[in-house]
Amino acid sequence: MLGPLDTNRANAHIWVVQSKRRRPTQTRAQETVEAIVTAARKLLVRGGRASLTTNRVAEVAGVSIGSLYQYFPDKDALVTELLRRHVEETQVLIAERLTSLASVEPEVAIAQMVSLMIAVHRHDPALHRALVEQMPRGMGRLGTIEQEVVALARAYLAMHVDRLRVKDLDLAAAIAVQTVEALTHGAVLFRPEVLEGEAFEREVVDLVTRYLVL
Amino acid sequence: MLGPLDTNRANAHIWVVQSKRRRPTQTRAQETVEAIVTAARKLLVRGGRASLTTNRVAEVAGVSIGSLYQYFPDKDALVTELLRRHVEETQVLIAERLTSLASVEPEVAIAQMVSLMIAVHRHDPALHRALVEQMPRGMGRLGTIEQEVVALARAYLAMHVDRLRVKDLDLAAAIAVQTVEALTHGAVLFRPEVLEGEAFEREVVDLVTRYLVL
Amino acid sequence: MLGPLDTNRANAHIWVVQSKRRRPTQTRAQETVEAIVTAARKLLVRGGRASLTTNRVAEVAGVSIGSLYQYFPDKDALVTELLRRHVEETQVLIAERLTSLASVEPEVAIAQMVSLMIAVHRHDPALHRALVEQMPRGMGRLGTIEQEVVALARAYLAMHVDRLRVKDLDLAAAIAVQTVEALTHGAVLFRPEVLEGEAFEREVVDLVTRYLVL
Amino acid sequence: MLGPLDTNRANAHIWVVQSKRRRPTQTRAQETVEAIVTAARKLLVRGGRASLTTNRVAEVAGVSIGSLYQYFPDKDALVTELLRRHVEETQVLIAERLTSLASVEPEVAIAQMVSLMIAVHRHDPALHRALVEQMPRGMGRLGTIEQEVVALARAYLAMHVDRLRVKDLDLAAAIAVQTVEALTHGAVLFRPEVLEGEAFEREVVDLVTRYLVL
DNA sequence: CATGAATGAGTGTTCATTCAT
DNA sequence: TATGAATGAACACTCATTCAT
Repeated sequence: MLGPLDTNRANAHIWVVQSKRRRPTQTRAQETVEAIVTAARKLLVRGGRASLTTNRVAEVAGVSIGSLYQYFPDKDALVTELLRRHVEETQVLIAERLTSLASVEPEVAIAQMVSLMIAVHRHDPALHRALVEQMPRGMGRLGTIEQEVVALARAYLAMHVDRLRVKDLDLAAAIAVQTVEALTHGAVLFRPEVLEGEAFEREVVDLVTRYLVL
Repeated sequence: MLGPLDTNRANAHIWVVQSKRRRPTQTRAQETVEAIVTAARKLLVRGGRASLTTNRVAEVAGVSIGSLYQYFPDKDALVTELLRRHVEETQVLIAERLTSLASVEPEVAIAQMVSLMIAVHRHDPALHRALVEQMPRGMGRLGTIEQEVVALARAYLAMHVDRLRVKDLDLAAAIAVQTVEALTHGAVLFRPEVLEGEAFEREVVDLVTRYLVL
Repeated sequence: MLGPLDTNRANAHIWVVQSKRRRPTQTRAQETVEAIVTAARKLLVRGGRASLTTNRVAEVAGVSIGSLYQYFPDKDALVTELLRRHVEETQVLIAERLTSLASVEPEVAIAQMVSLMIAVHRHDPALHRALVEQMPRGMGRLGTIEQEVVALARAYLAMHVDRLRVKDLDLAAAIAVQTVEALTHGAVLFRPEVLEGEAFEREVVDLVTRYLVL
Repeated sequence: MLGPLDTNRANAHIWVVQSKRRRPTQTRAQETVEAIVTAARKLLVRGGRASLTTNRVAEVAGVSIGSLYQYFPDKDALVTELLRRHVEETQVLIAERLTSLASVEPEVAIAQMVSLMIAVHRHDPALHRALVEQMPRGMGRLGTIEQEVVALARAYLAMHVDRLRVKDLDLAAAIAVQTVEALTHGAVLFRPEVLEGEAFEREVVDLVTRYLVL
């Protein structure tokens, strides 16, 4: 669960690493794809949805428009790939941090979840912001990550009911996760300086702990 | 504070009331503007950003495209007016509910604020959603409302420090308001059914109260 | 039957004639539409389907591409209009020639039909050719004219069975009309000089008469 | 006359027969060309002109686009080859049927010509239709077949003038052939069911016989 | 020779905006 | 002032063709 998806790209990367010469053309193509994705990311972050035009992406990538359409059937596929990668990277981040949380005490678990959420939002926040604010359809897909985290949280809560004051675990898990998500999201986007100190994180942990724990 | 801004429209309204006959042209112009704004709102809500084209707005408003540009220098001005009105209406809503909260106990004040936030999000949620999801630049302006509410909350907290467990009032106010906002926003947009029962509201009140109050 | 269709354009033309000043804007628009249609016709005739691009049509018409799309929802609509006008003009031609053929003897009727068919094909043969050869979908619509003529022929034959040697009137009518059509079509397109003399026409009349009449 | 043209392909065939091993490269090349032509034919028949793109042809042929351009300098050459083969096959068909018609009576000769024409049109009608309707420039080349048949017919007529009522043999031959061609063509394309019975064929024979023969 | 990645002129179409009437 | 015809830069996308590997 939450592990990185086994996608073509991931495999392709392995190929490249494994044998640089066995698929020389693939390498060339791979470079082109990377250039396109990178250019798209840059344009989306810098100029928002409006400046993300296929011709512009190709131009910035130093590639012909034809090449872009060789690898992405349409503009939407390009945005989807941007999204897919961001989600994948985020999931990797989560997976790395989520080892054996089950046996830990609620106070510690909550602290770790908050810390994780902050880490998640600190990963490429510019792209995250652009994706959330500029590509409304992207929110849906990003939402799946949140849903997964809610599921994890719910499972954890179920294992520690005796330490909790909340009764409706579904509702509590949803509220807790969304609260942490929203506060972190807002802090990263609009008040990044607040993340420097430890006050913010402590307050959020405090907020959630008081809500959940007896 | 939080009162409706002194806008053209507001003034225009006064004109209409003051002298129905003395400014017939103004009245006609006013009707035209109303028709345009109404058409724009309808199109944005129904078809999203994509269907909000100036020509279409003029057509639905039963007005020529030239007339639209008579009153709005460009498309952005039209969207801005939509936004301005939504913010204004929200502010009116808040102002109506916020009479004499100062002397009330924290538990009650918090309950009222949560209730207010829900009411705010329930006001024209379709337009709210369209504005938030489709017009990304609008989020900034909608954010001003939240800032005002944070200021109000901070002022209230300052008057009841002896009942509170939080020390950093700025941070606490920001966290409390944003939490309520995010939870309500999410509930209205994605899980409107959860607002029917009283469980959700109770939980949110509980969450905030435990965080703020001794 | 076979009369010109009552289309908007036809009416618009009347408007223009009736009152040049009552619809000045309409006149301007009408001129634009005419320029577009004329340019499209010219391009199709001269360069075939390949040179009939919307941008080129607009350019040749001395009009912006936007204007073209103001009056034709897409390229297909423009081609359809070309076709519609050609069919309409052809139908007018037929209607003018087809007065009281019923009471005439078969030999004379056949001669007149052949003569008519030649006249029909001589009307704008360049456009006819371009439409038939370059716009395959157009053949279907042009085919309706032939079907109408077959129906007329069949009705005529039914009124003169006693003078005929053919038994299956449906088949005979179809064969007679298609034969005349094909011979005329071929002559006009590939051997226009053969139409100068009267030999060709006489032979065709002879061919059909011998087939149909006792 | 009417024999298959001496084309590369025809010669290539001979090579293959002559020395299977001496020109292995040529054989490979031949297979590639066949694959390309076959793919092109399939695509043209199934999807019309629109789906006949060089890249698609190469893909369906299981060959790289570069290989396609190795054997065909441009797309037009490929279409021309399709056309050439179709014409060649048709000519073979005609040549096979046309042995010793000279000494036969007009009534029989006409019947055989009509039968031949139907057979010709029944040969790969899907490709024939696609070529005629979708590749307008092909009509000219297909026309050469008709011209050859006209020449044959004219030669036959010259040998039987005493049995004929027509005087201008050039005109009569052209008219007869074109009539049969058009009627058969129309029947095959638009009313294939009419070819099932014998009525159609009998009528056409009747039509032409009455026109030509005393 | 074969491959297939790369090219880019060109296509149909949209829409914010202008301006003559 | 109101109208709506006209504008044209810009967009997403296609496909015949080239050329380094």
